[in-house]
Amino acid sequence: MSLEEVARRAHVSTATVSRVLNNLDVVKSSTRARVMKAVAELNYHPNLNARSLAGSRSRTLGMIASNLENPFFFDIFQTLERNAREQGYELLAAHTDYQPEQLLRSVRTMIGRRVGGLAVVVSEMQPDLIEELDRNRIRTVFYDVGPAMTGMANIRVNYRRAMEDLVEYLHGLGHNRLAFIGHHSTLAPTNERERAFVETVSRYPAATWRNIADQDSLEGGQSAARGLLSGDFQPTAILCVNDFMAIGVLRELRERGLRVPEDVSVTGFDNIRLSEYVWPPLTTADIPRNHIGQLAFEALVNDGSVSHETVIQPEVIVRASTGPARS
Amino acid sequence: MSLEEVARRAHVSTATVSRVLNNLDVVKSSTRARVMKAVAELNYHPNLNARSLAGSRSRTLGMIASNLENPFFFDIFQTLERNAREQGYELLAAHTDYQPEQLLRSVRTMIGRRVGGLAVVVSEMQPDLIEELDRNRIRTVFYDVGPAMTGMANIRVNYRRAMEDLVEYLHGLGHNRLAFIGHHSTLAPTNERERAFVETVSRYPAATWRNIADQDSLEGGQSAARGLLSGDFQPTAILCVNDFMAIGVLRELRERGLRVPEDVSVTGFDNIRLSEYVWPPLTTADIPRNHIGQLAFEALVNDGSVSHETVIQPEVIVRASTGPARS
DNA sequence: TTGAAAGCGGTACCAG
DNA sequence: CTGGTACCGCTTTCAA
Repeated sequence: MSLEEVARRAHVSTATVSRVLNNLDVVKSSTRARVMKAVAELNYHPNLNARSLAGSRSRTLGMIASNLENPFFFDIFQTLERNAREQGYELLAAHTDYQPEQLLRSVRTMIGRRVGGLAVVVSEMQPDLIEELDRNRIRTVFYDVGPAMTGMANIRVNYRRAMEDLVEYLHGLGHNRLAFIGHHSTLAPTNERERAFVETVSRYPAATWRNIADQDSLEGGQSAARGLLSGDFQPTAILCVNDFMAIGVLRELRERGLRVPEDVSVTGFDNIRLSEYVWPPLTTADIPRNHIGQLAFEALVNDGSVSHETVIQPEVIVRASTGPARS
Repeated sequence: MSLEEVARRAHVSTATVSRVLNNLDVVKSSTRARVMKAVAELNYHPNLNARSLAGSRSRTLGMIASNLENPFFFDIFQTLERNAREQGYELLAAHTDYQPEQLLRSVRTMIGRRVGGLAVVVSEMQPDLIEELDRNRIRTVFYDVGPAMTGMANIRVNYRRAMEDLVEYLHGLGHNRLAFIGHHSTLAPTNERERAFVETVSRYPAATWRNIADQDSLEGGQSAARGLLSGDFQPTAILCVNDFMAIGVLRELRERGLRVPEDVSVTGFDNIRLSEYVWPPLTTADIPRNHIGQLAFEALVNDGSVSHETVIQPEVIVRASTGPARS
């Protein structure tokens, strides 16, 4: 069933039906009513594919995330989705599992769908993909991995600062054997946390450290902790790249009979809701996902002036998973 | 950039380019090569909207879930998505937050996109929506809430049986003051768990019970537990409609200084991965999400013969969150 | 094996 | 304010 059937039933042209459906207020209210009636009676719903094929500006946005299973990404997705819905947009979501090849597919799908805007929240971006997005005139906002130069919008987080704070805080508590657990990903942002960790630790002559990486998942956190603790280096504090993995770390420590924080302190990153629900609740650095989702949305729909670079400052939150080092 | 440009560059018609792109093996291999070359050089990507508008069978599937934040739903989404991708389909996901009005929107979006198949994993289905899906010839598979009669596929879970097992197990442990924590949702499946709980408890003359509901979230679980425990009824065991909410319950108990399972036993449902990572790990009933995702996919793509009703039997898993009642 | 052309269901411009 | 109509980019007969 199509526009044409509705038009026939309402004794108007398809053009008029289209106008009514798009709220172009040029239509006489009596004909508008007639059309509405026909639409209702036929239970008509426009073909979205035809619409975006014919139309100019697209009413759908896209979001690509590395790992929607991690609540950090999911929270961003949710606020973006809510914003989109409230403003009459659809949101297409895709996740890449940190696989470059999946990223490629996702980007192409988004281009193929001619999304009106795309939020890229991944940690494995490749320059040629950015170029491809650019060539196809897709308005894009990047989280973390955006190129510094393009006219595309960028949202960044000052990981370095928060990570320094965390390390200093732990060092102040007497910790001198520190470990960092990261996850596999090709690029910058998580590495920035790792680099900040290494550099900060290196400032303390007495401090020693290790690092290790695994998948971004509960299992990955546990497995990394297992690998770490089965070696000769026994850390008194473990800093994790995010809360999600930290939860896996907590489990491994528990299963080894190590108490948190009496034997080992643990920190996460992101401040996902779960971080308050596990035991002990995690010391972490808050990254405001809602704010990020909001910013992303605005960058995509608020016309034109999109070439900001916004920087967000995470805030350290101390909870029960950290404490003084064993003497 | 369009088919036509590719056609021009390869000195063939758009029809031929289309054939090549769709792997119709009628094309002479030399021309095929020429076309491929042009495609590569132009870095051409088909317009998916045009494709689904023109084409017959759609290469995209849809999934509507109540709450993708709950890992239970997310896991189904993931296996469905993986299956889809591997077979060359796209997956459009939507979530309804248990809001009937959002469900309506989601269904319409899916119809509007003319998805080739739709998995509906919600607990708030309305008959008229089913009819609308039917009228629009959308091949659909329901989880839990499908109508018994239609030609549409159905995947069901025998909640009753597992809930009975859980109650009997706890009763055997000496628990006589039981509570059930559910979540708000209009319809059948979660109520089935609740009903099974009530009926089973009622068989034991000595047993008393309460029930309460809140949102399906960590906070909702905590808030329900708070409401429950601030009353006069002090349960020795709390059965939750799912693991996600149970995690919230654990937190509330902890904050009240109640030990699990020494003071209160807690059970979940679903066996999400998180249930093994929290402390104490949850006694729960396993629902095989992968299997469900798999079944859903098959129901949607495996031609025609889709009118099965598959029933899944959950399996109780005992972990540390349950123990003997205090004497 | 290939090309020409008729749609698919809308949108938007141009007349009236 | 409304209708006619030329596309949007691709698929799919029908002929050649």
